[in-house]
Amino acid sequence: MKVTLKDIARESGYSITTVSHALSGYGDVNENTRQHIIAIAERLGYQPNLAARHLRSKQTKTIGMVIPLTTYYSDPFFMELLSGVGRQAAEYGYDLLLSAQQPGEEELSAYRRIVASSRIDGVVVARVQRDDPRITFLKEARHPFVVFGRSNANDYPYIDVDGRAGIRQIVLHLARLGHRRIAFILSPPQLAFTTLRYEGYCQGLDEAGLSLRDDYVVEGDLTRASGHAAALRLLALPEPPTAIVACNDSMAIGAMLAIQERKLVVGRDVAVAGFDDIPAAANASPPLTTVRQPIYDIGRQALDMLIRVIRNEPVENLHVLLVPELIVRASSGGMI
Amino acid sequence: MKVTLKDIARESGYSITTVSHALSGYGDVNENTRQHIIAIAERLGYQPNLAARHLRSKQTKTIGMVIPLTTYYSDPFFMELLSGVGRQAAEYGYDLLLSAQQPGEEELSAYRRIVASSRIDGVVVARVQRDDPRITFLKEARHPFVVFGRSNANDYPYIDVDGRAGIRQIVLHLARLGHRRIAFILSPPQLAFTTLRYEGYCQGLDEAGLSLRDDYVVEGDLTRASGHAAALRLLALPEPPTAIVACNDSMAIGAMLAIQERKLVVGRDVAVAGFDDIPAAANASPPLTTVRQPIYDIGRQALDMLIRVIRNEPVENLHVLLVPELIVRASSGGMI
DNA sequence: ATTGACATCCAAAACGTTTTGGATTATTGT
DNA sequence: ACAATAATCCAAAACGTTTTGGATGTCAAT
Repeated sequence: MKVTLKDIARESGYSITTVSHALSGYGDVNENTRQHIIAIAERLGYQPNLAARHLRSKQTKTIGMVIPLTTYYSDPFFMELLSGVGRQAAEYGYDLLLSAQQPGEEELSAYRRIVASSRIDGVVVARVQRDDPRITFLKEARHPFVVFGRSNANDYPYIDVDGRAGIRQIVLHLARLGHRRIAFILSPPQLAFTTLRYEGYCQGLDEAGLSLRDDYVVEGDLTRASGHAAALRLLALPEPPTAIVACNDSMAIGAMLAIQERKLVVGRDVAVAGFDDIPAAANASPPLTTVRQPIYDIGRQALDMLIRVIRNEPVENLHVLLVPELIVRASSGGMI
Repeated sequence: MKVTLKDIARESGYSITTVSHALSGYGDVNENTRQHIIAIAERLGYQPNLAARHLRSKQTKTIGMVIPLTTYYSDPFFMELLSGVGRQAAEYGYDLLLSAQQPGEEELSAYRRIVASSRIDGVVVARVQRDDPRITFLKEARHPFVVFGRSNANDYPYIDVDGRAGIRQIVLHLARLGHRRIAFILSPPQLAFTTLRYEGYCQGLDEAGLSLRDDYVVEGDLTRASGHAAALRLLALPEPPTAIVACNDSMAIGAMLAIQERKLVVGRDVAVAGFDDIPAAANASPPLTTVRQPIYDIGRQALDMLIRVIRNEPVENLHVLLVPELIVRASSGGMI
């Protein structure tokens, strides 16, 4: 049976109030009394009932994250982000509450449920959409949150990597290697970074003096399988591209597998590049050229920012935009 | 301001009790009254306060997992397991409470904290140790839990893959390819599966008519870096092994990197094999031979079992031991 | 007319903490 | 001696649900 303040009060001869004050560090308890009560609490193995505590004090020491349900295996982006957030939460003595939901209405319901029910003190939001309803809800609910990413409005705390600049760098890198036919695999258009990265693709082409071809822009859904399918479509064109850039590493890796299935050599026949620098990028065959966003570290920084927002402490910079870093690996190939 | 039953009671003209009964589906509320109350609750955006509900009903609809703090990036094993557990929890309308802790006493404290404070309904335990103090605590606390793995006692619900049989299969596979000098990279000895997999290694050698060499058994800590270091030590022996088997895929991948750094060819010069079949195994360069344990699916099965244990429903089989499946890939090489 | 069963509603207790607003005693200053 | 202050303790309220144990009115059987 769980030990309560009442049990300690009975055992110690003091009231529940005195016991609570002794264990909580109030200044109005005699030191000898306090030590006496602490010894009894430790002996009985007392742990405060957090539901009772949360009900009365309205704090949960819990951070919420709603992550998308995956089909077979985990989305490496979310797992990396989760690791960073989880690690930093531990530094502050916070736990993570995870809710896995189908994207869309079920995800929004989960936000309503765990926020409105005072289950968590703050939220980390990722994979921002244009006019993201989650962000709309959190602002209306005036609930502390921090976003990994940014969108059209941006009147909220966020950390992001400059995707536009990153993709632009990749396109220029491939152009410098002599590529003239550079294709692009888009993420879903409702995701905010799709626009940013697409703009980077257009800017890169423009600066390289290359024209934008509609048939070279194909949509995926961030999964490896969709990158695979997109690459097959690109390779089937009458004048297929000599380089493929994808909005994320998973689709880029899928594209590489498709290229290899067509008995082509990644790098030599078709150069490939992605975005994120998930661990699988370095381990891919061949290793993938990408733009590095330090997802784990961003997770940690997002959590730091969120704790400050929760505590109503001043935050030096509520809008952090990190400079992307181009990581050139074998999948770029050489000069053509 | 959060909407409570009191607000709905005031608005509807019924008591808090009637409102609670109407929203909770009690049979003693007139149907017209119920619909009237539900309409008001939806209009006001009511969400029950879960701290209050948990305090009174002593149920949280939350599963707990304590995961080890990682250094830089996520442990692929735990992330895969987390995905499986999280997905299945969502099917039952449960959330996951994660606490990231340093292994050892801090981890045990986290178990005490989240279990004794009635924060969760059940726990999934992984990476079982010999005489695992977490399992001892959970049994004493009579708190529902399920284990991915097994240990010496095993008087608790578990799901495991037969590691002994799996490693034995790998050793026989390598022996059949002509290998006579097969080394083994151990996981930490306090982990329960270390003994089982080591026994499989010994059995495989024995059945192949090969003798056990002490210098061919080196210890790692499940990380890629430790596999890398272990492989360097093995390669530096006067008579280095022609095959290296590791207790998990991460160490095996680390071993492959070390082999490649020594300008040797994995498969041709040194065969390598691991255990787990994490996604990186298939994507490694070369793709890694391994024993497949379907971590994601086990996560889902573990959660199914746990929900039944929580609900005091009968479980067909409280001890599930899955047959391992050898996945032969390029890292085995050919006949030598 | 009376009694028993049923439907539909409700007040207060309970859960286990924290907070509020004290009471009582001892000490210090005038 | 008395008043003011400080130290140390405590009862009850509060938080927001669910549960317990009813009250009241209606209907059917006798």
